[in-house]
Amino acid sequence: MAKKKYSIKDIANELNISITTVSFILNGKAKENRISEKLTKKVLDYVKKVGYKPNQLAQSLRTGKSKIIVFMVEDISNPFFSNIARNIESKAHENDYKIIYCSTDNKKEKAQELIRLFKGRHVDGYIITPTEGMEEDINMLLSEKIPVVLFDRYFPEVETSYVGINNYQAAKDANNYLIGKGYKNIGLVTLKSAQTQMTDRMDGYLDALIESDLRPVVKEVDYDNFNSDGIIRDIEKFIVTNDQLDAIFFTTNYLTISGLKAIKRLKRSIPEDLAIVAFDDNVLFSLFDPPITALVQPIEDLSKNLMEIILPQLKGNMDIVKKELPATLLKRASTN
Amino acid sequence: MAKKKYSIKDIANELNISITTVSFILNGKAKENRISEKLTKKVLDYVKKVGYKPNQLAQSLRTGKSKIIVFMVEDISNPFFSNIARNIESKAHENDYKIIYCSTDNKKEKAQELIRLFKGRHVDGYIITPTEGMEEDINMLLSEKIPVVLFDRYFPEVETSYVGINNYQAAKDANNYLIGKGYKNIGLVTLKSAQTQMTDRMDGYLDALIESDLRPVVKEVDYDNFNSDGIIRDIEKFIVTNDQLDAIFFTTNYLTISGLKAIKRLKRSIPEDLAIVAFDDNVLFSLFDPPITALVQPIEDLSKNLMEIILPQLKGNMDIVKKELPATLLKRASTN
DNA sequence: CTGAAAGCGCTTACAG
DNA sequence: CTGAAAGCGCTTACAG
Repeated sequence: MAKKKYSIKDIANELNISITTVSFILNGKAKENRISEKLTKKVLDYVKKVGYKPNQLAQSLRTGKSKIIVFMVEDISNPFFSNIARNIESKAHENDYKIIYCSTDNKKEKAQELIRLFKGRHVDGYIITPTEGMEEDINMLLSEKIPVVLFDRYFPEVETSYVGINNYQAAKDANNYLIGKGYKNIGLVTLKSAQTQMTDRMDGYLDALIESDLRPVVKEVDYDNFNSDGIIRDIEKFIVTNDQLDAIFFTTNYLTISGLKAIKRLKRSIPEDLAIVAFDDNVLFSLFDPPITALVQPIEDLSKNLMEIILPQLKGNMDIVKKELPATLLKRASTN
Repeated sequence: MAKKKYSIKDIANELNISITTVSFILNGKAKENRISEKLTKKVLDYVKKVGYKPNQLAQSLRTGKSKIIVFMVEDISNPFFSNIARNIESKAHENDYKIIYCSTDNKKEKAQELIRLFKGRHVDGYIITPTEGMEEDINMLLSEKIPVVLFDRYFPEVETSYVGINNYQAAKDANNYLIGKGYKNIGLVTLKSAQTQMTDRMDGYLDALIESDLRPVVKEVDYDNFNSDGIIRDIEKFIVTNDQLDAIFFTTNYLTISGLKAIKRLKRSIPEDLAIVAFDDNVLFSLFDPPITALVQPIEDLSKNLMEIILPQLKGNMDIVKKELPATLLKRASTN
């Protein structure tokens, strides 16, 4: 027994009233249109009984609003992003918005296609971790007065709302901590990327070392062979060719994991041969032998700010707000 | 300079032709409606020049199709699910479908709300890891001839397409492996759940032990205090009260992680005091000291089957297909 | 080759 | 208190 699909017209017909009346009642405008309580109740009861749900597509087409916010991240399988997703989702629900998330894989083309997809569906707002080269797309959204908040990274030349951490300071603090511990030859393993979160982390590292008269030793890994074995071999080679290294600062979680594999293959021990600091924590880092020192981003606080910035924009207040939050260094045994 | 929003009507007006003609050309139906190549080119060029994109909302409302498949998982931050997501996404793109994913947190109410959300938006198909108690919702979709493929778990009473692994066999194999290694007191740490993937894993464990005349020792953990410390303490208590245990089989990845924390707190060593087998691998398990033996699900193959089953359904062939694939035991040092 | 028109399912200004 | 009607932006059967 397939359920019949009801439309507002069917409801109106069955009840011998007009579509308008049904619509007003459904949208809670019965009072202001002075529709009798009796009729209101009758309609509501009937709607419930037949299980009628308004067609959102038609509603959106008519009103231009969808009550949907897109959360476009680099990679939803990265725990950092999926944890943020979870947090903003609950906050969105409280405000009657839904969150749809999607991954760009840091590919410009994919991000652009997704924006096209969602624009055609009249999504109300965007929280985006942009890929390189998306400046125009962001500008396009902004010029159409669509709320956009950039997350994790930003474009210095584009005037947008933004939430992220102070990557420069976090990286500098972590390296100063290593320096304070007496490490003298600190290497950097980072991604070859012009994105702000990466360049800021690199700059923080560089300044910390330079201010202490230490010599930076940098390995930039290609984003391309990310899941391949190549990256591990790259890091192995880096370690072997720079035998003086006594510590390594990894600028992303995945690089840390690859680095740990490389170190294991080389049979170096942590922290005796090599101290380790990771950017972003991992549930398992605390269980490692030794536990891994990591820079932790304030997930709760980032999520909170994201929603506090996008909600007013959704209501039409297009003020631009930028927030940079501090990260915390979780000191564990991989650094002494 | 905000871009003007073009509609098909604007295009028709500017070019002094009818909406129909524009629509035919845009939908690649110029030929069959014998529209001149010259006009076709003119329209296409103009459309490109002004950057016109059809409103998908209106298209979907009119055609009843959205070219969107929803992938509703228990928790997208679980690497198993996010890896599947990534795989089916690329396969969907090849077939001109988009994937939208969302998490139910294994809460029936959330899953139902999401289905309502997507139904109102005329999503074309659903891949769902159902929560308990969703039988009716699944039946409702099926009765409306909407393609649904269940994933990872299923409802024995509901006749639906399904893709998953043979959880019973996988669990049995893993425990027989432990038994073969000489372990005599194998404990089970699992989730208190009536879902098939969980009961099957438990049954596989039980049968393996019973067939070898060993005594099962089971700990069922509440799903509720999942992220809390409680679960770790539960497992600690389980280990302490069952001091004879020489091995533990964990039925999910998260339970394994909590278990590892518990074991670390108790200062037991793996595998000397306690051998460990995990359900689902983790990038870091191979780096552990010792590396953790894990049951691995065939991500690629699962994804492939998922798409191969849903695509024909999307084209109207509603045949029901069920697929159970084998898992692989990655033998590592946590079990000798 | 091409156009006028109906209709998808809603919302809302306007009229009574 | 309530209804007829326009319109959101499309697609497509029908007519010429």
